[in-house]
Amino acid sequence: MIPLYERRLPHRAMADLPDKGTAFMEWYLEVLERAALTDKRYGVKGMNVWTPYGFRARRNLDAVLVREIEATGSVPVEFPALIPQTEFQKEKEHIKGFDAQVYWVTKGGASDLDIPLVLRPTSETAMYPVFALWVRSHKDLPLNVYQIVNTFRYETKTTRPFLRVREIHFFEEHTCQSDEAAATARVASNLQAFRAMARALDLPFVPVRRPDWDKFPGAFYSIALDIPVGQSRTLQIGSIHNYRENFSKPYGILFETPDGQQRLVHQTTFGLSERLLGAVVAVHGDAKGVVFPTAVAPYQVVVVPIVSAQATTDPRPAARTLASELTRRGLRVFVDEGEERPGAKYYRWELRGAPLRLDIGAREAAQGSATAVDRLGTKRLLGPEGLPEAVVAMLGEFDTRLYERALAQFRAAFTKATTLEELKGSTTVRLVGWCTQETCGHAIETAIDGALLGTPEGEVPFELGPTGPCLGCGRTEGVVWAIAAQPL
RNA sequence: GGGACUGUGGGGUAGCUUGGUCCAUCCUUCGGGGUUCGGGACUCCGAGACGCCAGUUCAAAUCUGGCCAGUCCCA
Repeated sequence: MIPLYERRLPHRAMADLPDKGTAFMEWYLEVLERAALTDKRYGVKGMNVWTPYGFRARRNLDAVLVREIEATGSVPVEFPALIPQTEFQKEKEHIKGFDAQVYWVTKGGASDLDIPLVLRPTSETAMYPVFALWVRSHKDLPLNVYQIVNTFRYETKTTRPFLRVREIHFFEEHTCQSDEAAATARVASNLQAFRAMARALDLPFVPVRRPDWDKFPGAFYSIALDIPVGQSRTLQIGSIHNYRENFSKPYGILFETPDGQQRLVHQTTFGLSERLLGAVVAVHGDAKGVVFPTAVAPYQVVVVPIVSAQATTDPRPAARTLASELTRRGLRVFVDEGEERPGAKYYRWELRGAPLRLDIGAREAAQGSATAVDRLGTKRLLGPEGLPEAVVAMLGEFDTRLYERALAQFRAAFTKATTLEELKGSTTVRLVGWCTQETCGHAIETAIDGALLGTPEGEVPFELGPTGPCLGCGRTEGVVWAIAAQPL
């Protein structure tokens, strides 16, 4: 049986999508709607419904995050969604940064609460009072925990499905380390974990150390994970922060050292959200619709039996057999036995981003083979010998080519600029020389009408070469590469 | 926070200026029947809407007011 929600055709399925290159946001919104990844009709700004198809993609994404973070020794926890005002206000910078965008719970039934509760915008202030109880000894360290929960931020800007929402599907790791060296190492470890996550999604990215004026409220420093989208824009798809003792001091997270001293822990956090899913759509999608990497695809393989009244062989039993064989090998497979003609199914599964389609007509059914077509257009007759292995191999090739395509786009999105003039009306993300002074940073931001994202951190996917003079003041000493763009 | 605009079946729309020809147009979608099925099938039957509340009027999708929701621009 085919579940109802898998048969339902997207609306206006036959008109062309808006052009991704010139009308990126229109394209993006239209693709999400047609592929039925989200339902925006809920009626509360910034809060959308996860559809069965979108939810499956999200669950698969979460599985990647869980796999990679647990490989680094992090363990899952879950803290409450409500935070007492008294705890929320303990760290000054943090409260300043979030005060304007939190939801308050001020009533219980008909009576006012003595202490109002904050609906978590992030969980530092929920976790850290408890960390103070959990951490007593150096033997309790490091404490590496993560949770995947919904958080709430009263966004004032225009909300967009997956990219800017008020109810955020949030992955957050919080750690306590014994000293700054260990905290620095944890940041590096998070960055490594994210490299693995991004690679699983076939997404190239650049880690960027944010300038001081743009770091996370309460952080000592922040490393953002950025990708280019559209023409001159960027999207922050995650961040890693080192808090040093900024939170452990107000929350009293102390441990006893081997020689009997009480010391504050050094803390780090690592945050990701469904923006990653938005990034997958934004980066890989094309004129036909979504293209899912195999790691997150709700269905990695869609089998289309092509029935015909004339043919003597009914291909459906063969299609089902093949599907269950592939499922047994751990693949996510869907057999589309809907009433539509094959062409309609092809269009829809291309729109919805299935990496691989297997057509089984009378011909294939008779010989035990399958005609395979991947989402990037490679077509091949597989089997009958070693058919399941060939399917797995073709999915692997697909991911490789998807990554290569994304990497080529990524590199083309960055160009160097040597004067402030060049930044005006820029159609790409720009690499610029920067002396690290704030005034020059702001001059660059004004010129590009956007933000100075900061300096690339560690390994980056393009050649940087020697820096030129600072675009702000022209000095040549102490100049670093920085990225200037218009964040989405 | 300030300003502008928009609300018609599940989705997209026509009608609104100049109230009546509208038990509301077309496409898509949805339910049922039949013929089909290797790149968006055809046909027959059926279903489904004027954001909400007041007001003006013989008469309101259309005019007025309030509310709600959404979009865009500016801070």
